Amino acid sequence: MTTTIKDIAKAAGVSVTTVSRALNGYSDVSEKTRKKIMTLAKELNYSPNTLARGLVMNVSKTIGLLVSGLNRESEKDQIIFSILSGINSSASESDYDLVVFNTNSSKQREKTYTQLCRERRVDGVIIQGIKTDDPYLLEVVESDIPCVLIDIPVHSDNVGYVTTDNVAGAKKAVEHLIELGHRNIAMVNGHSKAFVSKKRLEGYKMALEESNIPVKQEWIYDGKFEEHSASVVAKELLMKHPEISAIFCASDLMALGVITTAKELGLRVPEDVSIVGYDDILLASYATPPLTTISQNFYQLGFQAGQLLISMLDGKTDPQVITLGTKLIVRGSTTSKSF
Amino acid sequence: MTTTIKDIAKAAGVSVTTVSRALNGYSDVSEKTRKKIMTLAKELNYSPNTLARGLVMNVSKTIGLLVSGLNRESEKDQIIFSILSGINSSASESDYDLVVFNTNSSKQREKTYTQLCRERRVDGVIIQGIKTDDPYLLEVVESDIPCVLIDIPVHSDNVGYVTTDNVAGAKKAVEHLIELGHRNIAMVNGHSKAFVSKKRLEGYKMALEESNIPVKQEWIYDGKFEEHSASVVAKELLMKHPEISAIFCASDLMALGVITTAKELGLRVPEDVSIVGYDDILLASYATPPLTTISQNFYQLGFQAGQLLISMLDGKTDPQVITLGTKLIVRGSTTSKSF
DNA sequence: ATCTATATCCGAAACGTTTCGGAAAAATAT
DNA sequence: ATATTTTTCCGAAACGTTTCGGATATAGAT
Repeated sequence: MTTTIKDIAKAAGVSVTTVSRALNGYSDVSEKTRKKIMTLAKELNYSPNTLARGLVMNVSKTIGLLVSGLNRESEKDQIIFSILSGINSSASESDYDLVVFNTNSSKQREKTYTQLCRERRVDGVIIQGIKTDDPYLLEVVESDIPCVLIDIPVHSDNVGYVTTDNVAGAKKAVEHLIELGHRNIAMVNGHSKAFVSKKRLEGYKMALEESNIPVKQEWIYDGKFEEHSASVVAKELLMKHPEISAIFCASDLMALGVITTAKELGLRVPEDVSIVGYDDILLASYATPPLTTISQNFYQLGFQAGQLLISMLDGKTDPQVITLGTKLIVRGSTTSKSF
Repeated sequence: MTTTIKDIAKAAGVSVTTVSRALNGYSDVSEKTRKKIMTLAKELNYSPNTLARGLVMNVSKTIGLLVSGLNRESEKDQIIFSILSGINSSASESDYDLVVFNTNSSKQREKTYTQLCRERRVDGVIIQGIKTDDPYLLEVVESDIPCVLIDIPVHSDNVGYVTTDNVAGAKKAVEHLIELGHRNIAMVNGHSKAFVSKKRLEGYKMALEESNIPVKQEWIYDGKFEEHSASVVAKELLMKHPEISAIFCASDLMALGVITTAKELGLRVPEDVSIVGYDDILLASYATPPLTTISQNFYQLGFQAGQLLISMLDGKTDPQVITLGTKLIVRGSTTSKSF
């Protein structure tokens, strides 16, 4: 049997009100009875029922996690894991627990994200990895549930977001290639529904234009953020346009796929074609050649998201937008253009 | 305003009882009123309050996750992530949601695992990555909360576990080395508080003994499952005992550390010293040389744990012990002994 | 001694469900 | 027509908390 507040009340010879107030540190209970109640609670191995508490207080001290990609496919980049770790860290600093909803299953498709959140009465929700055209995204963002989005730019009364400066990051990557003497620089992007893809494309174009290099639409492909897809489009890219001497990829995973293809085509990386990735996943430094890439701190991304949401919930902050920086990591997959 | 069952009752002109029973598919409500209630529920955008439901039904449809290592340090092996994915998959097939408790923070130390579980009224809990001598482990296992442990061998009335055959796995690894002609085979183990370490040591010894190779205690070190620690002990090991021609490591991460050390000492891998790891983490195939290792399916480990717990909760199964197999993956870090 | 202020305590309602036992209404049998 | 069964509905209690408003007791002031 689990012991309740009533059991303590009976044992202590007081009312449940008094037990409740004693346990919660109110001042209108004498030191003597407080002591008695406290020790009794220990003895009886009492633990409060958060369901009951949540019911009456209308707060659950939980934050919901709407993450896509907590599945087999994304084992290769540890991105989601890092983000989760960050969120977890910030949650554990406060008293919040995390409940993860799964958005991938077909089962859940019947329920909108809003419903999931409301049923569990989460205090707020962090959303990651959901396409910008997801029909349910709009709904939850327009609801009154406090939201923090990761890499999705929506800012309103009760939703903020955290992201990295993707334009500047991509620009840095391409500028690096330009400085190495490259002018025929292609891009393997993610997909058009991703905010980060748009921004990275923007940075790519900006870097080229500032160096007076014309942007060629036919040198820009989408690789769906997948290693294999990138591999496929890279083949077409490299075969159709042998003048290309460098490729900027919107993710490391895709860069790995591109490298594979380049090798298959008999091209040496970086001597024949330089490749720069994006993310700086763990594999980047272990690849052959080690990948030059734009590093972003995913742990920090998650941590900041958690911090922001929690301070919103505590009423300390209004929804904000937080932008983190990136860093160019030069490794072995880029070199100066040979003539 | 969130709509409740009462609002629907009022709007439909029936009692809350009827609404509840209609929504839950009981047969004692006429088709006409059921229809009316259903459409009304849709219109009013009703979603049930699981807190209230949990309170009265005494089930929360959540399973707790007690995982250590959801933090920055373990980004390098994607092990925990894979396990989480597996658990998530199995949970999403049923109607369970996951709530993750954090065991690393100092804050939580005040609360025992049992308390965490009881407060949230989780229906069951999956425990992973906790040392066998953790004081709170015993408590939760002895409580009446249904448990499934990962790689911790406790089997009782309401706790089962899933693991891999570590003895056989380790044996396979060492036998592989023996077949390559090695006889001076050292081991870098994890730590003595880990069940898997004990078992892998057992397999190591068994393989040696079956080939009539004496076990030397001074060739067995603990590397704490950390890359750096393994690196350190390997240095001592290799310098003190230059006759060692092969090292079996209880984890890939440690194997990577050992390789680093070997290289630093001017030893070639695998020509001078063969190294086999354990786990087959993602990095294993990208390392130089690619790591020969024992592969275990962590996703499956998590998935089976979830399945087991859920079928326990549904009363379909008694607590069981599930043992998964392993596979030897031969790559480039092992070769036949040179004479 | 009475009056006022303060320190402690408590009863009861509320949160949103589910469920038991029974009542009312409708359908069927006699 | 009445009696019986079946269908459909409902009132009230229960789950374990928190909290409002007020009650009682104790202390201090006059």
